[in-house]
Amino acid sequence: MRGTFLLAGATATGKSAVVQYLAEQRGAALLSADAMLVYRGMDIGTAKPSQEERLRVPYYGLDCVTPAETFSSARWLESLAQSETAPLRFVTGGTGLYFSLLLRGLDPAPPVDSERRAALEALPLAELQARLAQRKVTLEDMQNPRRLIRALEILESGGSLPRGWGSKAKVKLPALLWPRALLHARIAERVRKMYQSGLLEETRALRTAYPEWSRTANQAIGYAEAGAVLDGKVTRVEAIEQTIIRTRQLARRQETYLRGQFEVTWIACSSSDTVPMIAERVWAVWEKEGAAKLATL
RNA sequence: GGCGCGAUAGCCAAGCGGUUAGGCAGAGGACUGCAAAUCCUUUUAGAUCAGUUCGACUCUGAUUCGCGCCU
Repeated sequence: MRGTFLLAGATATGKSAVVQYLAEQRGAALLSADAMLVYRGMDIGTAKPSQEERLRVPYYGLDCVTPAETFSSARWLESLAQSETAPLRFVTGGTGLYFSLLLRGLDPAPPVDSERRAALEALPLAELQARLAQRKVTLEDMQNPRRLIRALEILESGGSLPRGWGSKAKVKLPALLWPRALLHARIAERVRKMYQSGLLEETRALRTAYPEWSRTANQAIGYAEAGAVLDGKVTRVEAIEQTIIRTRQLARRQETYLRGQFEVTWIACSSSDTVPMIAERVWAVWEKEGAAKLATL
C-alpha cells in the first residue's frame, strides 16, 4: 500500500495512538495535522508523541516553532511538503482546517502582513463592518472580527475572497467518534494526568525559556490555565476544571467542523475497545476507501 | 423545643400578581493563511400541599429541608 491516508477526530479520541500503532506495523511516516503540536517544548499539554514513539516512526509537523513565534496554516503546508518523500504516509490531528488545506487546497490570497493586521485589529467592530459595507461585501458572520479582518486584508491588497469550502462538493474523511459522555470522561482523565505528569512545571520552564509567547501559544488549552496557577490567579483545582471544560468545548467544535466540511466516515469507538481493535477498523476503512486524493497545492 | 432567615433550571444568581432576567455548564451551527482561535443560535425553572385571585414563581397558611440565633 502506498499513498496518504487520513484519520481525523476530536481531541482525546485516541487518534495518535491508533496511527502510531498502524505506522509501526506498516512502516509509514506520520504527519501531524495539529496547530498546537507545532510548538517546541509544549509536550505534556498537547499530548505530543513521546521521544520513544518518535524514534520508531518518522514524524513530520512537530516542533516547528517556539512558543514565542507565530505559526500559520500556510506554514503547516511546509511540513506537508517535507513529508512528500514518504511512500506511505498517515496524517492525523485535531485541526480540521489543516485537513481542509490537504483535501481542498488553498485559494490564492495574500499572506498576512503583520502591520496591516495590527492596524485592522485596532479598529472597532463597527468600523470593520463599515469598511466591508463600502465595498459592498457581506460575510455570513458579520459579528466576527477575525473573519472581517481577514476579508479586509485580502480585499485591501487587491485580492478577491475565496468562495468557501463548505459550498463545494464534500470530500471523504475518516474520523474516530466516541459517544459524547465517554469522550468527556476521557478528556477529564487526560487533563488530570497532564497535571500529574508535570504540566505546571513544564509551563514554568517554558516561561523561563520564552518570556513572551505568541498569541496562539498563550491561548493554548492547558497552558493558559497552568499559567494562571503560576500567577496565583486560580487554584490548581480550578485550573484543572477549566482546562477540562475548554477541552470539551474544543472537541465539540472539532466534530462540528468535520460534519460541516467533509463527508465523514465515522469510526465508532466504545469503552471496551483497545488500540489494536480500533486500528483494525481504521485500516479496513483505509483499504476500502483507498488513499486520499490530495488537492494540488 | 422556641425564634428568625432561606428554598428559583446541572451550577451561580435577579426582578416581577399577567409580557425573555442574566451568567456558567450542556447542545446545535459557521469557518480559506491566528483554528486549542474567533463568532452565531439555543433546551431545561420556581421544594411540597392547600388557599386568595380572572390569573401565583411572586400574596397567605401548613409541611419538608437547609442555615443562623436563643433555651
